[in-house]
Amino acid sequence: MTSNEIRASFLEYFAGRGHRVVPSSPLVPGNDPTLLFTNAGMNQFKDTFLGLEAREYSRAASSQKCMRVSGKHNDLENVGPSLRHHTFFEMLGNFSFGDYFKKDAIAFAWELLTAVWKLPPERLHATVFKGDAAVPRDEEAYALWREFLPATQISELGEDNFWAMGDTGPCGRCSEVHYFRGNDLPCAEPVCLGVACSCDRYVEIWNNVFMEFNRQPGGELRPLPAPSIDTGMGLERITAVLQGVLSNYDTDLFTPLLAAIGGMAGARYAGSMSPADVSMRVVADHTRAAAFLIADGVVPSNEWRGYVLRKIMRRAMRHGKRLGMTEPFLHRLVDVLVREMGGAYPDLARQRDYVARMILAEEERFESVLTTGLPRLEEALDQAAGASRVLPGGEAFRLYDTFGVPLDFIEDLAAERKVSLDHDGFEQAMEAQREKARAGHGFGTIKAEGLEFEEATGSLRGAADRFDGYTATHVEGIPVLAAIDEEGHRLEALTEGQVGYLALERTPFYIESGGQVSDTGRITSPAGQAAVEGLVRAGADKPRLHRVRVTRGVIREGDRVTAAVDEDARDATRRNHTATHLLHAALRQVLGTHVKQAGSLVSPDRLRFDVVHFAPIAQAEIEQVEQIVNAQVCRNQPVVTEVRSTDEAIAAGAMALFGEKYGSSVRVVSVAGFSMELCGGTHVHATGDIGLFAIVQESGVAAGVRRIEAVTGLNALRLHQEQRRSLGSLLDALKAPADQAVAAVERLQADARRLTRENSDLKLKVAMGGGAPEGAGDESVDAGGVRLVTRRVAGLDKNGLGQMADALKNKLQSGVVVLASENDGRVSIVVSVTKDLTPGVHAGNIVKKIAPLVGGGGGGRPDFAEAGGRNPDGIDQMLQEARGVVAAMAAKK
RNA sequence: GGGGACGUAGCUCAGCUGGCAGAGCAUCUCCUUUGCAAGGAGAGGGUCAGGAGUUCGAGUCUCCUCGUCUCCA
Repeated sequence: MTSNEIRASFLEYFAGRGHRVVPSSPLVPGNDPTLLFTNAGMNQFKDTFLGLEAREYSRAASSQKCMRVSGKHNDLENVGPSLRHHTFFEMLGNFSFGDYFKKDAIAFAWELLTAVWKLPPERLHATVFKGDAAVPRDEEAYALWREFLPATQISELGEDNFWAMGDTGPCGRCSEVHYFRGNDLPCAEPVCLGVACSCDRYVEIWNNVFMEFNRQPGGELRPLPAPSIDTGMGLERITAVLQGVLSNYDTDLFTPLLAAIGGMAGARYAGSMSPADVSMRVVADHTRAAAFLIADGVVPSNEWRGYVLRKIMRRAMRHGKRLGMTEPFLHRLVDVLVREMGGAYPDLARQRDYVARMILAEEERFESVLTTGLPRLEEALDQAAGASRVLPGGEAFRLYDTFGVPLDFIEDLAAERKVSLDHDGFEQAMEAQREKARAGHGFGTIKAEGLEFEEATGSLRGAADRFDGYTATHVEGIPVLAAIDEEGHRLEALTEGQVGYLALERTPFYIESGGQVSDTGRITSPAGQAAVEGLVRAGADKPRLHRVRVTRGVIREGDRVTAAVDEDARDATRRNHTATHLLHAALRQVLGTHVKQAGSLVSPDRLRFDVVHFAPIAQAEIEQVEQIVNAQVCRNQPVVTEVRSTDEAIAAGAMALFGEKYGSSVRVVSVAGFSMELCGGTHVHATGDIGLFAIVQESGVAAGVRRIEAVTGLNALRLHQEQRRSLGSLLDALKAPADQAVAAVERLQADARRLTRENSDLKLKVAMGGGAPEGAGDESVDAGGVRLVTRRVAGLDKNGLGQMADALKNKLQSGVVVLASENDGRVSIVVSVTKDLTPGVHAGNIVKKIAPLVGGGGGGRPDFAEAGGRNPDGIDQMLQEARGVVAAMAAKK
């Protein structure tokens, strides 16, 4: 069986037993900012298990894309040496949400493994939880397994068989299925530990979790409303078992990639622990991870998810180099991957070119980082080679930390030069860096949304969050469910001047989501009025909270109030939101379908749209986009909003966003024949309402991400008027028609340059004594055998004095020039000495001696020095003094 | 979110303990020359990322902001 057939047969088996086959969710988790990447099949069902989210089915099965590169499960370092670890893998799973429990789950597992996949029963082993202080032994699971397996093939395990998502949340006992590969395989233990052993004789292929508790912050285990099932089976592992190979890398999931890598490197993958085979495994694994991450919208960057992606790619590139690859090669593997997996993941196939381009860009970037870091490494190694033959750890860390030179790269080069690396020092520096990062992180936890309102809103749990704002902006007679003060304490009423929060039974106020900012407005009660400044979410199953400032009277819990959204602001926001959709569609027309939304902000004032694109967007393209959007505005097409099932909407081609989590039904906003997006925001009725769309700015956010800012409606008109006004006053000042403005400015600039130059030339000439250069030599005096010229000049700045000093020096051939000039009550002094007299006669020292006479200080080089002062009255005395100073120096020489 | 490095002519970069902003390539003019990165002479081109501060004086030192690169989370 091929891996594609295995995946398909798994889903087919469970579909045939009433399970909804759910597509894999993206690797970027939807509403979970604490989770770097999706790391288990159940991630997308988390809220369902907790009873926070209802689904229209109670059984599901999926093949889920997963990444394990951080946190509790971090397999990054294992990839390569290991034959069965991956950063990216697929998790097959079946799920029951309060539907079937242990009995069916175990029966399904048994049937699929033995009847469908025909695995020999005598090679299957099961494990059950053996019990601890809090939870007893899993008798039920044991009994169920006994129906299929002899007691010798059932083991009891401890904490390995109690599964928990985290310190709190859903958890329960679990039961694993292991496959016995044979005792001929080596085992390091004196007596093999069987299923608990780390050797290859037994391999865990499936874990069935019987979720029945919700662990509370104190550790207390509360029963879940309905016991559920969550199972996970690594596709790579089961494929290895079914294809009768020991290593996951010998399955058809990897062999085409490994063959392609071998082909490029002129090697042949042999499945051994040789450096070449290790490197090939790394490249194969990381290629899969990188391609799927990019296809799911991650962009290589220097922070957070993008950084992990970059790290993975660079590791792959390093191993490629070890295999002898000298040119970018990773991007060429995308085709191979798509050929094998594009069928199961059409999203990946669709984005093949985009993914390859992104990888190539990163390969080139890495190359340039290396070429800048390499000379510094060479330098450090040269020093080390001359001395101790040890590269200090701190120095190595600096190269790694600041210049991005990979550690193994440093090691390789050091080894070539017979220089060893101080690993301890490196680790120490790395630990210090980690410490600093952690300290800067505060308490290291992201505050859960609405947590601070837990106490005050506990009783609101279950009260629905009802939003009327799609159809109304003004609603009367709404009961106030709760009043809360700023610190999160429940109150009976909020009084004049107070800032706090109100929960309403229903509301027209939009809460920030999908980039659109929260509404503002007013809430009026019989006895008072409050300004609504923003909205906060109190929890998934509670009504939103209005952050208010009471402007008059008092607002009590139980009051029936009128909630009125600021309509002007809302209308401006609508225009910007619909315009954002039109912009998105227009960008895809102009730049190509690889452009993806990477972020969006919709406020009343403007809209901001970040998009994944490789190059700056040219002026001509911007104009084309503006034209397309405004053409849609002119068409005045109705903007249609309808609620459809998510699957149906996506099948119809609606634009869905990465990282967004959608429920089973969604709002679809469309402009016929042009744009269709899943969107919960508020929109205009017809595109004509937008009035006018104008792009204000295009800029870069990160490598490969561009930002567009734009305005609509009256804001766009205002922008146009401001520009017309400033252009008008410019043209007035220039006294030139619009088409000659640039030429006029260029002429003015040229004139100014020429005049400035002429002016300084003239000043210099005047200071030199008009057109009589021969006079200059005459004024020199003797100072201890050195010729000295001192002169007080007018109106020359530092530069002029310097030029003049040069000129005089040239005439003197050998001597000293001291010049002083007064400008706006300040004195500038320049002293210049011909080379033949230095350093005996030192310009810097002369200036230090004489500058105090004009109330200043100075210094400089032996041949040239300058100084300044604030007392012009002392200039003449200072110049006289210069003679004595120079003479003294000349005498010493 | 925290740390480090960098930002100087159109491009690639130099610029020491603060003291007259430079080189190579590119551009323009003239000369020479029919040959693969032609040669010679000359010229133009700078808000030294931006803003404060210290100083007689800041590309250089200090602080802040922005941008790029990089490491850690």
